[in-house]
Amino acid sequence: MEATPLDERKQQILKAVVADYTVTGVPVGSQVLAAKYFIALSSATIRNELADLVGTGYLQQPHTSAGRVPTDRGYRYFVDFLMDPEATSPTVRRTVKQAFESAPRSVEGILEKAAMVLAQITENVSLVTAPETSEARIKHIDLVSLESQSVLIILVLEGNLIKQTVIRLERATSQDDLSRMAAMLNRKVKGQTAEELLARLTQLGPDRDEQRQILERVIDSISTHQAQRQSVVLHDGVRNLLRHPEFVEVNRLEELLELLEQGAQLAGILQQVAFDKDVEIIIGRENTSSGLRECSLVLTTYKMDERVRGTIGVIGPTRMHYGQVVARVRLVSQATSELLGPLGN
Amino acid sequence: MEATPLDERKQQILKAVVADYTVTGVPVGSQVLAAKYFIALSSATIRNELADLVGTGYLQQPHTSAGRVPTDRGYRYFVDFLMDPEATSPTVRRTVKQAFESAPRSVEGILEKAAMVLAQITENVSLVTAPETSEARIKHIDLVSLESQSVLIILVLEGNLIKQTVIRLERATSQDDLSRMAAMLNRKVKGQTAEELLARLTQLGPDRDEQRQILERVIDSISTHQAQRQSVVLHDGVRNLLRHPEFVEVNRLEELLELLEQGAQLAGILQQVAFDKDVEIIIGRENTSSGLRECSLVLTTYKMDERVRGTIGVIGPTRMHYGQVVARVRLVSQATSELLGPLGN
DNA sequence: GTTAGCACTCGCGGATCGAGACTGCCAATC
DNA sequence: GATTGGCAGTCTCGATCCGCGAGTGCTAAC
Repeated sequence: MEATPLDERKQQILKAVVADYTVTGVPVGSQVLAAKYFIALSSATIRNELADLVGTGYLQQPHTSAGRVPTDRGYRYFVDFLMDPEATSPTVRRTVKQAFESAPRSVEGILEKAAMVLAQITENVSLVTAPETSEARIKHIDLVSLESQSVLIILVLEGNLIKQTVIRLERATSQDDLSRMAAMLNRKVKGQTAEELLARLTQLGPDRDEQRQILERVIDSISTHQAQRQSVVLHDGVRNLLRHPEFVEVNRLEELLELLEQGAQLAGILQQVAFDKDVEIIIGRENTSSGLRECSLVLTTYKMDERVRGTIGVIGPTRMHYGQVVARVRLVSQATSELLGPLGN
Repeated sequence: MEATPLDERKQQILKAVVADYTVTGVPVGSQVLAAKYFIALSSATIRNELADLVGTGYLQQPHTSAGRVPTDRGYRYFVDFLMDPEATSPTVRRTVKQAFESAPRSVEGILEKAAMVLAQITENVSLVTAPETSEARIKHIDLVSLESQSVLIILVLEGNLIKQTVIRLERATSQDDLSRMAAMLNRKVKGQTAEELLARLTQLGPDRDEQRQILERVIDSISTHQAQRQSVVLHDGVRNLLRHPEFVEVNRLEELLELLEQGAQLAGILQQVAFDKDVEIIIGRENTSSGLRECSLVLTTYKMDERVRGTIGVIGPTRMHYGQVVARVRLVSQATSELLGPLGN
């Protein structure tokens, strides 16, 4: 089980096992490998190599007289060193393009479409987090008087992301006063991020009590909404999972659905995706969640202008076509970023 | 198969079959019925009655030597005439109350919680449509200048329902001008419904071109958003379905998931729920969708103040505990309406 | 190091079979 | 005429068994 460097031929055999298994879903035997991938070698030779790969933990056999199946470690080696970069077909590109054409020009709308089309082209469950907004600039602020002392704060952020909070003031304030206050706030607040605002909060004298109260709430709203929103994960394509034979037993599916429907744990995982890396792959037991023992995640980030960002990717059985999925996740991520870009200002 | 009035004893037997079957999930035999529900009768007598009920189409047998199972017609008769009104337990009431306590004070937030708790207490999939807004009064309107000639219209309706649209004006307009226009619009528009607005649109002279253009878009936004929104159906609790034995074969589940994920067809069904009826039940093949042949829907409406309304309910296997589900759907609907009420003004 | 040959293992699918659960029918009974 | 006990018949379900085929590991020869 130690870190054994694999010689060239072992690599090729591992690669062939992964390739064949991801397509057929059936454990791969030495004869099949010899016939389909290594005509120059005999099945006996391959058997020896396979035995070695089992010994070093890259492959396993479901039972004594069955073919070989990649272990998590085998998949890991595959995606790190052996996976061929795969081009996305024109058909897929067209599908993505068409999907986005019908998307509304709002962040939510675009992200929903992204989740939809990603699920469709990868035949897995797609995951999309809402964009992080702690560094988003404020575009507009509005105050609406509700009954009694309640005020509705409407906040427009970059990307036309709208946030709303209801607050209670200490004394009743007319809509006219609120409008005046909103106009004033707009002048001060426009183009700032929540952090900048927080820093400048002290500069308002104590004479501006109400403004200050409202501003505090606005900042609150951005950051708590932040925490809340991040735990909201869009997903789509659960029906795709049913087609995979690994989910015929329903309890696996149930665990996964539970994760999806509650979302918090998943959000935690997605949040940890590094922004600098290209595409991150988490395989099987590398996941901390027990519900994901048999699943892999392929994740990357999207951005809208240089600041606001989120995570996008798919979740599926460990036996997935990694090369293709990686390419398609990347494609959708790029398309999403491009579409979100123009909304940024 | 004709409309046969059932005598008292047949009714009781049908009722017992439904009751037992919904609990056990196993076809009910004459001996079980005699032992558990009709100690005064022999199993032979019950066999005769059962044979009659099969003949008239209220029951069926999966195979020759099995017990009996209600048909759709049997369930229909049960829910129409035999079902006992069921009180919801204090535990359930508490669950509902607690769930709503943590809900944010927005329409979306409350509806999401409603979907969540309804799925939880009925152990089925819950369905909630967004409220109909064509008759909602406008509370506030705001215009935000985006790049070039684009303007973001923000509309606050009753219940703090926020709608947004981006429009393009014919010439660039400064934020100051937009703010002035918004202030003017607010005075004119406040408290009106989209329809009233449409009627008054002509009263604006042709000199107010931009205002008119914007107002048209506002009305558009309300009504198209309407059509769009109605096709959006919140749902929750898919994981619950996996526990029901009727979904061990995955293709049924797949059909259902497809319906849920696309939503349009489902929205059509939900929209037809009558506002005057209490709770509407649609059983098995009474559904037009083939994907729902084996499912029942228990639906009712919720309202927020007297105008804005939507549909709420559950979908589950035909073999469900109708009495309990009806009571719980009603409970959540009432709780939702109560919570939405105060947001109405 | 590679390969052919071979004995061995093991899972899978199909066939078989008996137990058990119900039924429908008939004749006796109330 | 409704009800009931008895009984033969039907059908499903689960367990068991068996043979096929796929695939392996080992050994000896190249």
